[in-house]
Amino acid sequence: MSNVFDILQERGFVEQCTYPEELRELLGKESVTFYVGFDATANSLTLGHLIPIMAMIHMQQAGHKPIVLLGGATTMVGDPSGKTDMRKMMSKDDIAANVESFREQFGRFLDLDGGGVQVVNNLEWFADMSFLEFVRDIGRHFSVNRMLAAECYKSRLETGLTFLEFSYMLMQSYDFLELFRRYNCRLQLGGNDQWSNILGGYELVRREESTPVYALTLKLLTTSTGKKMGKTEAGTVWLDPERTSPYELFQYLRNVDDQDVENCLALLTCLPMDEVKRLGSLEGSEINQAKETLAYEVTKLVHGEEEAEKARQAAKQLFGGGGSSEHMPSTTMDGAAFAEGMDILTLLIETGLAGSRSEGRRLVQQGGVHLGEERVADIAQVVTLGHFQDGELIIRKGKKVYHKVVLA
RNA sequence: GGAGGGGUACCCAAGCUGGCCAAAGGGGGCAGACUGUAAAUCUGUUGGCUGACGCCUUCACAGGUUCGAAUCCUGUCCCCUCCA
Repeated sequence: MSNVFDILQERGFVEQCTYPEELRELLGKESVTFYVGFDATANSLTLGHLIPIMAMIHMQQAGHKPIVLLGGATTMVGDPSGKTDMRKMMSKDDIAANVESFREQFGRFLDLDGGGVQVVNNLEWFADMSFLEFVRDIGRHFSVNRMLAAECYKSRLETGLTFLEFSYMLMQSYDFLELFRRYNCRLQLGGNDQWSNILGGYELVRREESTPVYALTLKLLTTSTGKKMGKTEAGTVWLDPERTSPYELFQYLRNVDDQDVENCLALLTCLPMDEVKRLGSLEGSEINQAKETLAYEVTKLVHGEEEAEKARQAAKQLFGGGGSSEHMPSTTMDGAAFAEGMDILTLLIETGLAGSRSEGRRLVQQGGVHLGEERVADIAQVVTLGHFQDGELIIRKGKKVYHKVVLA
């Protein structure tokens, strides 16, 4: 059986690592408890979170023990790493609610009950900790000089950094120590933007406990050109189906750049590497197969096989050739509204395809709106019941945005 | 607390010797062409209402001066830099 370290490396997860040979050896010979921390800054995980989650899955399959650390306490402070502005302070209630949402979502990927996965909230140890105790025991190990030199604070030193946020690193470092003491946690994984924070914990544990522990950072979800992935015009790509529908998730992945397909397949799916490489090396329009596989696999992982299948069917019908689809965003409207005809601009607004009449007018004038297969040529176009087929009408904006109007 | 600089549309950023400013330029977005539901490129567009002329609301906030203000004056709030 191959070493997980090699697996992670082969799939492109590994960005930075302390003592890689030593860690590899350790992972090869015993079951290691490790953790990944997640701050509950929103009520849903995002596509980007899938990378550490996949890493945990690979680790777990290799017999290691994951701890999911939910940052009930750290979220109250806010990680300044790599941020240009201070985060808005979040209320305790919001954070607590987010932590619960996270917990539930993790349940979909990791077997929380039977699988030996621990889910811990760092509020457990921070809630009642005294400031004095913390600065004396933990704070004394940290050199402000060194912290300020860390890359992650660079931009903040220009725009301003509060003490609140500056403390974040110490808190995250302490998490590692606490998890080491409680669960003999020996390794922390995290996104590469967490390198400084993770090293903080790594050094703290080594110093306080004189035991070697390890730090390993994972690739962030970026395009080959270095841009962050998982963001669209509409915002973040969420794993919560209420926020990003399975179809939208599918489409997002279906549309990744050619250059990024292989990387995404390796990181976000469990397909064997030779298959990943085969798909990634397809040329020309062939590579669409790879994209479809990527979209399907990830949607399946996140929302289940049934939803993935539906999303795939929906995409097929829409892009494969006309046809209506039941899995399309839709608006239900009263047939009476069309009895005398509704002008196209009003309809665009009602369906949310345009934000204002001006925007709708622009879309039509630029030839971006279709009713069924017909391009709308005139902004005075009136939509009547005659446009509907079987009580449905498909409106298309641009090339990829479909919306169905259903008569009530 | 003292001195100075600044707040302009989604973001960055001009304008700030008053009218030619719905406000340059860039980025981003949207649409079109080309394509493979890709990238790159090119074109158009990007406050609201209007078929259009045009009208209305916007340049931190509240007032004021003017025929007329993003541009001048007063007050308020917020941010930054230097000094303490």
